[in-house]
Amino acid sequence: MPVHNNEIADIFETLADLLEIEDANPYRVRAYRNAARTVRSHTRSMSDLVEQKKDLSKIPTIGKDLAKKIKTIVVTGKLPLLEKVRSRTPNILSDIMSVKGFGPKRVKTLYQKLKIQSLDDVRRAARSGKVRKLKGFGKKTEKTLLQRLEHFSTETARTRLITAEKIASPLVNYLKKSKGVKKVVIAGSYRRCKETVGDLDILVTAQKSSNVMKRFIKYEEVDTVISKGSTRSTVILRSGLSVDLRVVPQISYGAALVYFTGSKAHNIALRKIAVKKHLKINEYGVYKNKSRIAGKTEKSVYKTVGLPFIPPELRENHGEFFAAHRDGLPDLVSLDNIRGDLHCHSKASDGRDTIKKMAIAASELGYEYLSINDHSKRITVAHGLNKKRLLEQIKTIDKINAKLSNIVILKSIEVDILEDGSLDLPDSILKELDFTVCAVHHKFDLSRTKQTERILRAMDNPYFNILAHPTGRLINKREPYQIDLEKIMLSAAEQQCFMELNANPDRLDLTDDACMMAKDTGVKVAISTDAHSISGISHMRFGINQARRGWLQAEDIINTRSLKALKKLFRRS
DNA sequence: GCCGTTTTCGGCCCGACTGTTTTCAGTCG
Repeated sequence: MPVHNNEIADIFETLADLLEIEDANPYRVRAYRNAARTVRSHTRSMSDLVEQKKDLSKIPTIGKDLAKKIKTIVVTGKLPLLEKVRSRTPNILSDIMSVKGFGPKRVKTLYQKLKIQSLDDVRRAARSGKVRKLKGFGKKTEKTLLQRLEHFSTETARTRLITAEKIASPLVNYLKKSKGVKKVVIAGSYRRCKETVGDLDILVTAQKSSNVMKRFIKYEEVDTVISKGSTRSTVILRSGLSVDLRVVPQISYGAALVYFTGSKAHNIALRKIAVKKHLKINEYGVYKNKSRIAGKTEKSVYKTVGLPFIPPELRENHGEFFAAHRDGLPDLVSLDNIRGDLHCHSKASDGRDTIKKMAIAASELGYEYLSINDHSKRITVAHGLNKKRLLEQIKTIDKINAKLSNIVILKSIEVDILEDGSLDLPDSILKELDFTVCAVHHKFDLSRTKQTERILRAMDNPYFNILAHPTGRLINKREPYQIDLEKIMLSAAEQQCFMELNANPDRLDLTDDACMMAKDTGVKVAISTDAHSISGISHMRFGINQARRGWLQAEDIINTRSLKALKKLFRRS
């Protein structure tokens, strides 16, 4: 099995932790962390790039040395340097560093003075009062350490955007009622519309910060107050989600919003550009020498460094600065561009609502079309349709369509891709449909080669149109199955097939990076909700978020097209 | 360890809060 980008990133991150504990050059440490971030979020698999003999040092933050190290990891699965560092500084120290509040210096002291080798050792030392006696530590630090170790796990699941919305919305309303508050906005990865968020970053503008700070920590959902200052406070809510609140004066709103929206990598890059122009950017504004020259709006901040406004979804330092410089930022797709939904279920299989109810709900959203794609017969638990039942459904839809005036129901199916790459229903019935959505629902554990071949073979069927949820992943629940997505996309582009971006907040499959890959490979995307009830149809916005993060424009999305244009796209020649 | 319209050396984003010290190091975002 090829080495995954995440594994390479983990190696670099562990190495960075251990080197930091060893007091290595901080910029060298940073270089490993930057590389870890780059590799983790890179569209392409390093293994593939190595196999294709691509020059990895062309990738930003990856130089000659790191390119060589990536190659070593891909080929051998290991990095000799890490093995060497581990022999003098045990791996466990990297784990302790992921306890909040404990960085390289404290971990180093714990290791050197108390000879700790495991998390249990740390617990024992803290319980017996040995920690508080160390220089730089104290009673309070010891207590905090024990508390944090109690709830500690190295795998901290991130919160899905839809859950974060539900938690954030009442808190925002609560803060808006504080005296003297002008604006309350959620920044951070939430504003960048990442599929999951690690915490909530809320920015408030107010004349006096103390009122809103007081009110914030009194919020009934607050479980623990981590820190409380005059301009910044951090709490953990009972839901487990941590919230940072930052209060700035109105005049700093734009600069603070840029700062608090991130990403960190974007901010660093932006500030570097500013430094070159002899400017300084912080959360209060843009400064030339000592005088403040911008910062009230985000636009003004970008303008001082000669850039147009960059949409939050693009702020990942993934080429947005390069594009902005050349006036090449994409005109991102928006919800308004969507004319219909191409993947929905009805009561006939595992949906909860009737076809007619689904159609009416869609027309209320202003859609021109909605397709019904129930499961095919192999999915017995979902009461999947066989040929006979599908024929009946086609007739039913014809009847409903005859009565509906402002929306057209498209006849379709979510047909299973069987293990050998054949489809679960015969061509004789598939050809009666407007189009098909094809999906893998079983045998997730095939090898990468076999899984890829399975899908490629399915695509050879002339009635194959859209590959549904292409990797099968469920956020925080199920890893994607192993496939060569690029190969599949290249083939889809050539064969006039399409990739689904499943907008279900549990799936969001394609990922943002995969959307970029779709654009690069030239395959068009269908953003579909996979709604199993009328309420699911409103999840389209999550798909739009993801597509925007993937730099997609309306022209890259097939369900921004008119029905006539769409039907033409589905006729493979 | 990376990087370059100050290019092969000498820089590397910037500020807030906490706890332990007594002026600041460590950590975080």
